Amino acid sequence: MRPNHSKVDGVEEDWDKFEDFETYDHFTRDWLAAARRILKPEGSLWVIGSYHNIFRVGATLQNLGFWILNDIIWRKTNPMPNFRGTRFANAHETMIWASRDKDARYRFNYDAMKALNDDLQMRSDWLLPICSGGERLRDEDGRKTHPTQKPESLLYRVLLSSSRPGDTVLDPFFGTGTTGAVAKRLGRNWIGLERDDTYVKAAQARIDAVEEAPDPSVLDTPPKRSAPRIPFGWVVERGLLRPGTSLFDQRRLNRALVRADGTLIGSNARGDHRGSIHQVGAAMAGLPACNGWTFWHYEDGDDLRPIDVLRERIRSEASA
Amino acid sequence: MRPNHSKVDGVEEDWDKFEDFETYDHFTRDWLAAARRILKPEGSLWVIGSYHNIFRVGATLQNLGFWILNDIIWRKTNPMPNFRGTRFANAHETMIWASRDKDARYRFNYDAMKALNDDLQMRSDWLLPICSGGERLRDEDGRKTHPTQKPESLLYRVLLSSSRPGDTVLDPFFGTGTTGAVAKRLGRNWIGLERDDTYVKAAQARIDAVEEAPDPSVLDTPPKRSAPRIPFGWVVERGLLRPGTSLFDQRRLNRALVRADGTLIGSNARGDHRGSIHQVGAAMAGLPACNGWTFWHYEDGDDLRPIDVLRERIRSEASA
DNA sequence: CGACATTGTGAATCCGCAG
DNA sequence: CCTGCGGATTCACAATGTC
Repeated sequence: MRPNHSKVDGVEEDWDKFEDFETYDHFTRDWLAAARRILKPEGSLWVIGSYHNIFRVGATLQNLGFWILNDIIWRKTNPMPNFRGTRFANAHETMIWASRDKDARYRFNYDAMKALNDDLQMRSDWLLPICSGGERLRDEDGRKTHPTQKPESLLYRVLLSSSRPGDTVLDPFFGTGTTGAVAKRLGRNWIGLERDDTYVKAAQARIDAVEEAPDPSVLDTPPKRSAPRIPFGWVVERGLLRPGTSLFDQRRLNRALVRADGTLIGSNARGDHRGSIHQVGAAMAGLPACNGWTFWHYEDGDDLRPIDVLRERIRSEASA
Repeated sequence: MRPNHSKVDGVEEDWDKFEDFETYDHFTRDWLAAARRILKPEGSLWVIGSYHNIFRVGATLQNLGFWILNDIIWRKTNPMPNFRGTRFANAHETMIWASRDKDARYRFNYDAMKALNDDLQMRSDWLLPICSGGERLRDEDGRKTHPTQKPESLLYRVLLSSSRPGDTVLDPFFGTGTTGAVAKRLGRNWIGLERDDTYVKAAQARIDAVEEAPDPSVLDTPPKRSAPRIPFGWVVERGLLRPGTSLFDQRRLNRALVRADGTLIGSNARGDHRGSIHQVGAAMAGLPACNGWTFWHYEDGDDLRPIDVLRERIRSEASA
């Protein structure tokens, strides 16, 4: 009961009840093993829970060979308070993101996540409101269709981070189809499993009403590293730097000459250095490795500019 | 390696390594069972971990009969980034708070937690900086004494929430004694178990010095950013004002003492006054309301400084 | 001495293609 | 499946250095 003696409409469904830990662990192990069997190598698994169950789920995941990539905290802007003053307000839920195994090459749209976060790397804590208002599905009498409907914003971030348009997303506990609605919106294919007919009907109507993006290309947010690779030699070939030009590190401590084939010649106290732009930078700086594109600069008047801007000029043409 | 090719000084200690899940599960079960055997009925257990281990710990807790009360998310203001752009930045750790069993009448200082949070119920996600600066223990060569030293502010909130002065706190993985230092500061008794002699020596010296801790530098005023709410209790929790400190109005007509939960005790001709910083200021000034942040001042040598400068220090971190 | 710029660092299961 | 190697990758804060 709330302090004003109104009743809290909590979760009272049969699907949320289990005999004991052992029964729940068996159930969890079964569905996770089945999911793992069909998970594509580049796919990954997301599961959400609260402190009541998420620790058992996480341990079972690990026992099955899944490799945990992150645990993600959904911080609720508007959680239900603790009415009795007996604990901390339970203001979050925990998601686990895992790949099939340790060496799986899972998808992660790093740059899309960074862009979504004002060009700062996305963190493991996500602040999002619970599902309410017009988004919350209700029957004719105003009763909520599903007791734990998730906000679409949560699934948006999940799907955008770890899948690409045309991928297929499976949600084995589909409920009222939040996963399907967002998948359709983002141009992902989806499969939903649900045994409650009321939920299925609500999900179908809801997803039918979702409009797909008119231009599918806006949904594709590939990682930058799949952008066309621009070898340094192209910069010379295209005349953006001439053979014989001097390159410097940012503080003018190292200097090297550009050769016609895009290799460099540098010399300093450590000796002479010839080779690729990366090799010479690393050798002259005394480092095991070096990204020449960020290390070397060219003179523009009295200023030094990173050579990377030259690569971007070629890349913008290449992708056009 | 970081992008600039410097090396990350990660955790490489033997005590952090286990053969396999089974070995770790046995270890976990053993110490948790031992802790549960001696846990007082009104006591509770706190354990912290990351996604690598916390799910196994939580499941083991439940299997042993512990009753989980909350999982608490320590959100770091300044986590280490993900340098390779392969995952979400791992910006939090998870704590589990549990009583001995389902029906235990555990301690919970609900009002202290609420007071610490500016009269809003404390949530399950806590935003606190990692341990750095002067608080971080280092050897003569500047190397950190312990790879995973926790911030005192984190333990402050833990101990203040679920124990009382005179209670005894046991930390079976004492490290450099953050638990002991905060326990001493808060008038709790403590027992620390630690097998590494270097850690023990550092902890002993640290705790011996707790009372003589010099007043933290309060003079810098970092830039004002968009204004997240900073409850007054956080200033106490973070050690910027110690419990027992006297506060004054600008003309020293009123005086009040700071309590451990951020509430004040004041007394004047109108009588005794206890409550939040706002309530006590209003009562003592004979006003209907009062902004404690502008009303109260603290002594810095012979000068009085408004306590608001302390809030600004925390705000600059919280806006992250 | 203050303002501003540069450098260092923190619990991290942290690459991927070609040969 | 293994090896070699090109080249892509960081946020907040404290400490130190410079003007």
